[in-house]
Amino acid sequence: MLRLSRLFVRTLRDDPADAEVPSHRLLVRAGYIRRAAPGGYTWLPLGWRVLRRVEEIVRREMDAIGAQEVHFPALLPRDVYEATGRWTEYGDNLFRLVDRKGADYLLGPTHEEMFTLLVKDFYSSYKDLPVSLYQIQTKYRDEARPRAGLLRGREFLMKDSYSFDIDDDGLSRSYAEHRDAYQRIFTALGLPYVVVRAMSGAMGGSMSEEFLSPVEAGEDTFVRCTACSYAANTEAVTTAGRPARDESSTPLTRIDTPDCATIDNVVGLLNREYPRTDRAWTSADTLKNVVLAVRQPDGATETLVVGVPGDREVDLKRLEAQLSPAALAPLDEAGFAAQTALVRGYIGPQILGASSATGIRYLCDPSVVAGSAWVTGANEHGVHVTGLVRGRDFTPDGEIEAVEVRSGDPCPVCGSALRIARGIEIGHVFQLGRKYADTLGLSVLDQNGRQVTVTMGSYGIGVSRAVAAIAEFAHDDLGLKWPRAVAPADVHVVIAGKPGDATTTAAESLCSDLERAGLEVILDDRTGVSPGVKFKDAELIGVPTIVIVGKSLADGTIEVRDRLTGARDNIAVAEAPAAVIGLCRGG
RNA sequence: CGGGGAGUGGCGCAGUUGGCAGCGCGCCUGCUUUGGGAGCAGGAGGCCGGGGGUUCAAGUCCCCCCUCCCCGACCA
Repeated sequence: MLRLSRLFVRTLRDDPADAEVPSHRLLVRAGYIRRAAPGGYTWLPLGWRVLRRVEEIVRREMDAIGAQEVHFPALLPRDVYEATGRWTEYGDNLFRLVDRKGADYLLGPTHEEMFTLLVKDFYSSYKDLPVSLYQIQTKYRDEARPRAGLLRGREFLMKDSYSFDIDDDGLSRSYAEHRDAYQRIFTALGLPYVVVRAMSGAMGGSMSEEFLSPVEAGEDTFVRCTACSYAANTEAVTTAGRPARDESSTPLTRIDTPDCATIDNVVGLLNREYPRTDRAWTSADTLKNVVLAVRQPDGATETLVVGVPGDREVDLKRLEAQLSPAALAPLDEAGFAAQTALVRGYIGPQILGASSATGIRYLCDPSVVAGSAWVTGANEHGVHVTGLVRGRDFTPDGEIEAVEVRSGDPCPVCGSALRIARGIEIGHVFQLGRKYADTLGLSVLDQNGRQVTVTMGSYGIGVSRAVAAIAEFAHDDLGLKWPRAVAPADVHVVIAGKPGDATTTAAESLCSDLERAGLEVILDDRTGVSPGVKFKDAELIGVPTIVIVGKSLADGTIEVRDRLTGARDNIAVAEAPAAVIGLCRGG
């Protein structure tokens, strides 16, 4: 039993000034965590209980799919990460340190290398596979900007698992098992989530999905269909196919547009001097051509122009995800100086294309559909063209998803409107493939005695982050409202009488009964603290069932409150233990 | 790394033209109180983020640095 008179906790009346998001504010205020370092938090008794309960649920479901728990050191030698190039590739986010002999170490940000090498050490036959291993470990990342308390720290608790299979089918099965287990875990945690398609990015591999919890404080943006189940990371979202148009009857016309280097200026001038009869010109009629510098990992660079409708912004992250592993940046001054054919503000695709005289590759967004006519630059100062038709007057080298996705864009699956939402990544399942196995030489002999490279999956859950994510949902103005599965206790009993009166003995007796039944109990046995304070603290701490032994005891009842629904009920003292046990077990 | 805000007791904050470092909450003692963050009285608790400078005198003015929060960049 946790007696509040002795429990190591201090609740705060005011929000801490450095906390902004609800989970951070309330977890500090209710005495669950306390900041100890930039991006590092001390888990106090209440918080530690919640964390362990989350951890247990994760462990239970991992064990249920046959994954086996191991535990690596957090402190790792450099050479292992050197082998995969991550000692340098991980960059500034890697915590590096040096021991007394001058040897380099790192604090593990994730443990692909260690798991791969461990399996390599033990296994050499296809008969040993498949196998899945996991650990629940403290991970370290030297985040440029830790923020939002537990949601993004530099030290955090993570469950990471890895599957090892002989072939792609096996990997698909292991992936599906993890994916299913993750759904069970987040459901058990009472944590709303959305599974979104993610880009596998530079890591190679194919299938990758993120489990996002749709909270405002989240740092990931994703889209979700308002009608069907489609959801995707904004980087991975694809747009619905659009029908081609036939606007080839539109004449191609040169118009003088002095000092019209911006789309707004061009549209304004068109409406003044070349008004349409059917409607006004808008920025959506213009073709915006954005010049980018593409740098391949080997250092090779290329100038690339991407065309999008003028009412849209280019989403560089989305583009970069598709061009990965190349890096993207807007072309700088020096770049423009070197590309004399490009007239800033007046760029048009007429002179572009890999096979054109300029040799500059030109891609356009799929929304620039075949046969559509556009207003765009004439590649001369002060001149634009209208009626530039794709397929007649220019032909791109290809299409690429380039525009910033907006709420209302059509879903690629069903065509209904997409909606943009914010979320926090609480899990990630990922078909890693053979990247690490190749590099680190993890292969086994197959049935025919041939060496086969093992294929891997990697699967992560942010355990400490999940605690914060739950708190993001499970709270109201008064405080936390933990789901039963993770609450620091089952019942919070408040003695709301005068010290030494009958309420104390009645409460103590009730608590013993509850404990004997296996419930975890918090008892507010503080003396000299007024009932109002105790009620506030109980609501702040957020245990799902609050029992008040106070003035109603005179009528032979105690009060049972449901912190989640706010329901209140008076129950006869004699029936109280059974009733409370029923609530806690049934809830 | 860029932009903005802020560092004063455990928490939240005030501190004027430079002149004895304050308030509320919390904490300790005593008395009163006991169903919605009680009252009275008396206490404890400070490297005013750090370093340098100006000055008779610096929380306050000047310079440098550090840290925290927010936005962006970055981010399994």
